[in-house]
Amino acid sequence: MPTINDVAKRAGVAPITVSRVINSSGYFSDETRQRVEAAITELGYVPNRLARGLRTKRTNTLALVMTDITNPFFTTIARGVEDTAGEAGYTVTFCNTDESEAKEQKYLDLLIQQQVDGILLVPARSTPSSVNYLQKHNKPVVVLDRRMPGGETDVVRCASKEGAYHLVRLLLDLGHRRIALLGGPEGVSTAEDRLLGYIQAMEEEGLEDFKELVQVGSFTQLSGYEMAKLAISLSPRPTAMFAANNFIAFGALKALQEIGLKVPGDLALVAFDDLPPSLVIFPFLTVAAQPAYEMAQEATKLLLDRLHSDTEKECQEIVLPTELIVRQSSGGPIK
Amino acid sequence: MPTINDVAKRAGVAPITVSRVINSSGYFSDETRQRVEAAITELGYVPNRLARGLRTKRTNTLALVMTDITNPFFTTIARGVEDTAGEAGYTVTFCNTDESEAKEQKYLDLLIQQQVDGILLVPARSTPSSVNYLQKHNKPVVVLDRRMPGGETDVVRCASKEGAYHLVRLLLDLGHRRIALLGGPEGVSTAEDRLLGYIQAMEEEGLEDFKELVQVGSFTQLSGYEMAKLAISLSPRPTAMFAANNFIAFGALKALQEIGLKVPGDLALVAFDDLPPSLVIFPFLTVAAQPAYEMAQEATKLLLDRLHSDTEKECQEIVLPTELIVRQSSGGPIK
DNA sequence: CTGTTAGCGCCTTCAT
DNA sequence: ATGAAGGCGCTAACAG
Repeated sequence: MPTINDVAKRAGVAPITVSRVINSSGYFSDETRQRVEAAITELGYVPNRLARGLRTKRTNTLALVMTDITNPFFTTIARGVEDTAGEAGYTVTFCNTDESEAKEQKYLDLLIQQQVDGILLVPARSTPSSVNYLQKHNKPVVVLDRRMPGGETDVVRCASKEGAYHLVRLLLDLGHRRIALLGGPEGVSTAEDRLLGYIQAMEEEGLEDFKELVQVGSFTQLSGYEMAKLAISLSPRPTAMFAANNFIAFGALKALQEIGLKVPGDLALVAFDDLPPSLVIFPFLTVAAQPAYEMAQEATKLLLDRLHSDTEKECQEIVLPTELIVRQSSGGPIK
Repeated sequence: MPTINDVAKRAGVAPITVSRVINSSGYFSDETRQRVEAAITELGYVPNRLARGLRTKRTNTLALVMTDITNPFFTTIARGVEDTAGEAGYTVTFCNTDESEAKEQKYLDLLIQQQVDGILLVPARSTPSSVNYLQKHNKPVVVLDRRMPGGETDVVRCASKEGAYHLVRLLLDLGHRRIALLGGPEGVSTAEDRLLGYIQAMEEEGLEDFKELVQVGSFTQLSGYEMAKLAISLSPRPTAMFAANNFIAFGALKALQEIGLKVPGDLALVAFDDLPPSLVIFPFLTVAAQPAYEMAQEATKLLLDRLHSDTEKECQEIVLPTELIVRQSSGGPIK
């Protein structure tokens, strides 16, 4: 493969001149530009970004470390990051951690080795350790989707507590009192916030006995399935369920179908996260929808800002609202 | 950030010795290994892969160039590629072309610049130009999901024609004669193969007058919506539709719902591509399901094989079968 | 406007 | 078992 030197020789100039033409930096006459460009196309020259990055300490690469790109929420996030980064001339490396801290650590190391310019991180656990690790290595980070204790970093996330509150409030207003929470894992801020929103709504209504109605699981269909089965076995049976994310909701629906309980006839169901319209045949679930694409845009812009501004700015926390979308699964007033 | 030289000084050895320890290459005593490892952790040293890649000409990076990661089919592909590549110590860069040849070309150039070791390509158009371009730059390629004329490259894809044939055969066996094809774009092999499967089944049945029933669109929900509306306006109205992919099917369903036609009561519908179980609440569509994850695994393995074997092997074309999954949307026998 | 020199961090080659 | 020299391809810094 031809190098910048080959191009330089062919064009009868010094390598640095070729460099200037490629990068439109510094001065060069129109005539040299033409000679260089001719040489480039004749040789089929393609610049080597490794060498450039070694020299300039910049790679024009970002990374998105998330839990699972298979979840449409993160698929949309990924697309938003790629589009926004792409416009600015950056490529994106995607990593799935499956909520495992070990995998996350492994990927972060790899990304540092690869000299990515910055990282968008959906932390597996809401502890500052991974952010600290990145900052120790001078890697700009923006935390996405989840809160971070400490606040020494930029965060872009959704108002999970408020969204959860509105969903439960809706159920309460319909007359439900026994509302089960099919929750996410401990140590994950979105799961915790959705629990807090649930508690706030319940307590505001003067309900206290909801401890047995609250379940802790993981953000998977299987977990939703299992939690729903457990919730149904309580007596008196809950009249409504709040699923802490989309996968949990799907698992719960599967469990209810198996048992023969109709939604919303026998049981109301609301959930966090909407599906993109392109994936839904029958819009059915009442949800708190997160603006995933906008979150990704904001986070990427914030990260790019950090990369391009020389002055240190204050850390920001951008919290976007959720949208309550009422469909059939929440049903009508009961009793 | 510390370099290999800093580690070397601290450990009292030469840089090359540190290199040997890091890469477990060549000889070194157990004692030096310990001293080097100590120095590495004390300094928090992380090797620079740009420098390594510049020297070794290998980056341990692959790229997956596809049309749109938002499509669950490609999401699954992406996950399969990442998992398989990850096991072998490779990271993956993802690129969305949105079926645009210009975007594809832009990304391929970028990937060559970034010195990725190999590329998994879902070509926007089934012409050999992009593959030729990559081969000119000595970049190993495996074409994924779509055929390639010429056959100078490895291909991993599904038996689209056969899958389409079986779907249409199913409709014919149920008594349908007016079967509309809501097809994908010209120049894309999967779309063409599904058309061929349709034609084969129709002609085998002795049907000839299906020209007006065949539509050419794109693999999007909007296109499916539009094609369905057109198909319905034909007279006599088709009694069944075959959607060439999942998005087209969803668009068609939306159109039918708007018009007030019930599936399968008023009209049968079958489609290519299943959704992963985690995304489906009510399994409803009769489909030809593609083994996306396995396709990704096979393609990635093939690419890694090419990278690691010194001898040139024959090009392979791996064609995986689709699975016919009969659900409600295809309905029962008619007339 | 163009060129020279040097070095980014690492590993290949060859020597000891 | 370890090290010295050199260079991968590019650009920063300085010179002219």
